[in-house]
Amino acid sequence: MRKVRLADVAAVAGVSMKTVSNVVHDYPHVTPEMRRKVQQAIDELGYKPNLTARRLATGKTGMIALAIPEIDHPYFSELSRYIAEEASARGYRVLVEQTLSNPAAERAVLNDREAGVVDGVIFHPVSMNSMEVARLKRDVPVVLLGESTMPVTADHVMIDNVVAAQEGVAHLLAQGRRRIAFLGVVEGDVTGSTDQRLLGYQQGLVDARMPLDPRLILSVTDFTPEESARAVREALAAGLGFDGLVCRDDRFATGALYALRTAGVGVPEDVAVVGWDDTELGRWATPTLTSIAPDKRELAATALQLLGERIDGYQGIGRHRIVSHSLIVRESAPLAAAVLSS
Amino acid sequence: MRKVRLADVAAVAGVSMKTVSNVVHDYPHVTPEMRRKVQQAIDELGYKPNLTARRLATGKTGMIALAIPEIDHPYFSELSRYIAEEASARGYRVLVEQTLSNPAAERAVLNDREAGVVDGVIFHPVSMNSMEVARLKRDVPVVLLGESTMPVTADHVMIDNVVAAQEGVAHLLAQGRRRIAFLGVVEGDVTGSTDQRLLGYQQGLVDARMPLDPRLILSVTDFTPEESARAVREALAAGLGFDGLVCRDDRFATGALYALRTAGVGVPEDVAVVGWDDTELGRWATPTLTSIAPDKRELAATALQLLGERIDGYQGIGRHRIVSHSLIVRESAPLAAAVLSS
DNA sequence: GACCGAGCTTACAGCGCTGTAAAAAAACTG
DNA sequence: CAGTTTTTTTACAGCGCTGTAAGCTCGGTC
Repeated sequence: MRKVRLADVAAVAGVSMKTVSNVVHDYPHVTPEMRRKVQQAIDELGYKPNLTARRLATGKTGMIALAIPEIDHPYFSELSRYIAEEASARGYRVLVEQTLSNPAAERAVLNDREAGVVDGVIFHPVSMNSMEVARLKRDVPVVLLGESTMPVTADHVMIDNVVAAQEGVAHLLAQGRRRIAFLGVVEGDVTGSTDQRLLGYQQGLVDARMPLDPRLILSVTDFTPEESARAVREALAAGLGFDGLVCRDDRFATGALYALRTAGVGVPEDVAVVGWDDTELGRWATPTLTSIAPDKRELAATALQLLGERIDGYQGIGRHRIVSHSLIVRESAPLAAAVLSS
Repeated sequence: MRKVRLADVAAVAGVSMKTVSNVVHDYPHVTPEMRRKVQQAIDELGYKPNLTARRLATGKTGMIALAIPEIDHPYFSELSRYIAEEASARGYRVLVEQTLSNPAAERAVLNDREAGVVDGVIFHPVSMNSMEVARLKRDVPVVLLGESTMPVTADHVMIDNVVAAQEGVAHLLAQGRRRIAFLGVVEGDVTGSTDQRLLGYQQGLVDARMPLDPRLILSVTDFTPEESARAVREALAAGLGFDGLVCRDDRFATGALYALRTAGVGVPEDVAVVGWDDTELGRWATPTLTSIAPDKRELAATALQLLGERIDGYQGIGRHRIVSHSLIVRESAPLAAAVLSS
């Protein structure tokens, strides 16, 4: 059984192809009788428009790519969900491109070898710094996500990481914590993605006239809970005293909670922990994790808004949008009152 | 600056379009000199082949859709990752279609209104039963995932849920647990997706000549940790005694751990808990979660294998493949020896 | 040296749809 | 009712690429 084409429907209905096309698209100027005749032929033949052909003719694909490091990391999977929902609401489908933090894969996202796949790209780089991103000029509109500084030439959506980290630190200080550590700086991280958060952490301490102790900045070799657990375990073993911990993300916090628990350190009694991203991982951790929560829905909506404008032809300079965040207080770092009363 | 087309390259290189096409595709019978000339023209003009046009000409899109209920559920996001990797290894890109468990959205996956978007679909239905799936006949090849029974007409990949659940129960019995509960049957779940697991749970008890107590089967109203926590909390409040718990997935187990902890019930001392899916959520839970682990990589590889064969024209009857699973033992339900020694 | 076949290259007709411009039909108008 | 305007329908040229079949080269053969 051969594929049914627009021309077949036209032949059966005894009208031109264009009229069939008009019916398919609900074009207003079609007489009811025509519409009926055509619709009947469509139903009879089981006609389904071929999107590839439509795309070739119109030059629009109705698809956007979402390029993220790893889809199974809670922050990215939750973000994907919102992006998918927002995209769907705007009539786009989402092609997920997993870069696995691989520089070559990331470069390929911007420097793509082929055209006509998607109308735009939402890209969260991790292995490229701002200059590299700026250098690769791409034909298709791009909106960047992520914490690191991005070229002024490109659209970019993020939360105010410095302020958020300051708030995290302030929250711990308000509980009377005095030795607050930061976990973790990732070795070889070229994006400076953690820098903003680290900066905010330091700023938060300075604001409160607290000393900065470089030993309180824990570093890790990669982005895994295993590594963060290792870093915390070693810090404890080395006798590093701390009563508060701000983590660069919930996965790090999760590893930290594990290390603290197995070392017999109480959370929040001995150490209060603040995570970042407010993922499901933290919502059900033990203790449940206080976390800095980017407004993911707003992030997704903003990214799609900017991308949509670019797709529609906006040519201006890069827009940099800050979306809101909040501190979700849970057990790992409760409100001051809760600690006092315990 | 206009788009560069194959014809433009051909004109600059002074050859035919087809020769350029042959160079782009690394077709062997092209003389080195031609290849050089053409390549130079390609580089000079910055030519990028238009995939939409290629797709129209070849009739292949090189894309597959992955239709899952919710991308941010750990099991699905982890599965997505493997599917994406396997697909990428086979030269396919993945279009993620989130059905949100919505019957209309699921029906749309099979009954699609348009052609030429993807070459095949990997679909994990949750709101359709076997008969409905069978009824909707689709033009594009489909491979089904998921625990429920599926029509013999379609390809289907799953683990042996009955055996896996039996093993979970056996593991608990080996520790001396005698009152083992099952969490949870989802009200209004038409797929029977949980049925296999429940069946295995019952079979496991029967195998050991243990009594079946219907009160030990906890039901929930939806697929959230909140709901499972509620169900466990109420069971405890109602005085339901149990010392083992098999959960239909890690998210339920996560909610259960929370409810048990807040009720002061020790895990694993008082109740040993087995989850399902072996997600990151359980790997870092407190206590770390013993879980039934489908081999997700094998699942993804098998699904893509079957789908690839269908795309390549295989027309035979539905294949039903069982992929392997294992029980990952962690703290929430340790080995018998570990319990005895504690 | 005419002929042959293998190796390269080319011309061109689609793939299925939409945009444009023009034709045809219908609806007004005075 | 001829002339004008408006609405509806049509014909057809692309969109950019690939497959096919035919044409051209050129070294090897007898």
